[in-house]
Amino acid sequence: MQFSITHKSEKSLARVGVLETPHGKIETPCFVAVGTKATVKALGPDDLERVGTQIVLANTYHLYTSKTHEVIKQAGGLNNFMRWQGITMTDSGGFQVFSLGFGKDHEIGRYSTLFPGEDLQKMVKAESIKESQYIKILDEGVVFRLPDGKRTVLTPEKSIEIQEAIGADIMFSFDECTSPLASKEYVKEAMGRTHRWAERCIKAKTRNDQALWGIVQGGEWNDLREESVRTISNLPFDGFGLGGAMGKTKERMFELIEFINTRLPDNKPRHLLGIGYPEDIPEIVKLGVDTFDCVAPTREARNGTLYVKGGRISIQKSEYRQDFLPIEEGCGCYTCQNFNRAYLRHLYKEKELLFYRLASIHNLYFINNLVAGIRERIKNGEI
RNA sequence: GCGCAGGUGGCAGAGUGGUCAAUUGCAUCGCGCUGUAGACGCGACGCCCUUUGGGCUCCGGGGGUUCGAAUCCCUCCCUGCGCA
Repeated sequence: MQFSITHKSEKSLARVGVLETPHGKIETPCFVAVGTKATVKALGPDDLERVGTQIVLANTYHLYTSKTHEVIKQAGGLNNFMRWQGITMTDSGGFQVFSLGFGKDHEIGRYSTLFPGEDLQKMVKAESIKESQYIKILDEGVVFRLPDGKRTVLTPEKSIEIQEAIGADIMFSFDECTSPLASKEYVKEAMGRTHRWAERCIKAKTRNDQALWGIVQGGEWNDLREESVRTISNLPFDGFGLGGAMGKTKERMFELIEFINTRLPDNKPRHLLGIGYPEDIPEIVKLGVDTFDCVAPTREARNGTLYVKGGRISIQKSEYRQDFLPIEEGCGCYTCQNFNRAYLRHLYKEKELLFYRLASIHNLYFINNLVAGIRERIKNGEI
């Protein structure tokens, strides 16, 4: 993997770069479509291409619990398996340490309910939970107790082994993603673990055609983030991920991203893990983020929320019942070129499968188009 | 015309003397989804009032029994099935 910066903004931390991997090169900043189980839900590779997607992120945990990583290895790697020609990444399973652990105990998403204002009851409840009832986090690794009763164990070594079997262009080191409700004391402890795991991931890596990016943790505390950046950037990673909880307001999240990015080495790519509402994208790019993934465009699409300039529409609303305009006039996506809101609303209400595809096509196109525009504006010195 | 079964909120369908403004599903409406346990979740859904609260109206129509009826009785209307 190679990364080179081709344009650097004088107005912000934004930059345009070229990321080159065995499966092609792309220009950054770039949105990464989430394809957890080796598919971007509802879409085929041809759809992804038409929508302008360049990178897809699959997930170690999900492909491991179904033992699909073995099949993928036999198939000659993720690209062959899912018939995708572009770049691929795999998340390490570190996020599931949160989403299937304290995320459930705390009854909270990584951000969701925090932005509108802190929920005191949840915070009080979270403080009383010292150990997750769903997973066991040890220095050695993590034991997941699945909803179906199966046990899954993930260690840094195991995560790398699985990620090498999957064979994506870019792997992430196994980390512990912490809850936004975790105490500083706990986050510090978890961060130390993530650092030790990072070293073990590097040692465990055997293939040299795959890149490995390290993940910065430390929650919402500057001193912890600083320490994490120092530790992770001193290890021989090919790039970095910004992970974990990023404070309880958006302003704080932006501050933290800036804090971290101004301290990471300039010449390596930075991936903001899991963030990507359309309204936030211009900001995170200005703060020096090169790649970022987010389930929102595809999940919201499936749930009937479609992106338009300046916001989003809920296609279920009765006002669209006889609305024969496209989702957004002037949109160049396949969906808007061919179908109108009335039809999409009909498909949604009837839970017709075509809806999920058409909606996902639109939202991904919207995001990719947005990011492409931002790249041009960085090149033109506007950002 | 006779026999049997039944008429409950937009629909389907529970309840069968008080804890019923009435289970549940669908529909409707609103809200939410940020490294995907998510083609999903939460809420509202008779009317009115600012509430975890209060008031009014309510289970085909009318009348009755009872302290109290969606629930029991009488009567009328309507629907389905069977027989003429």
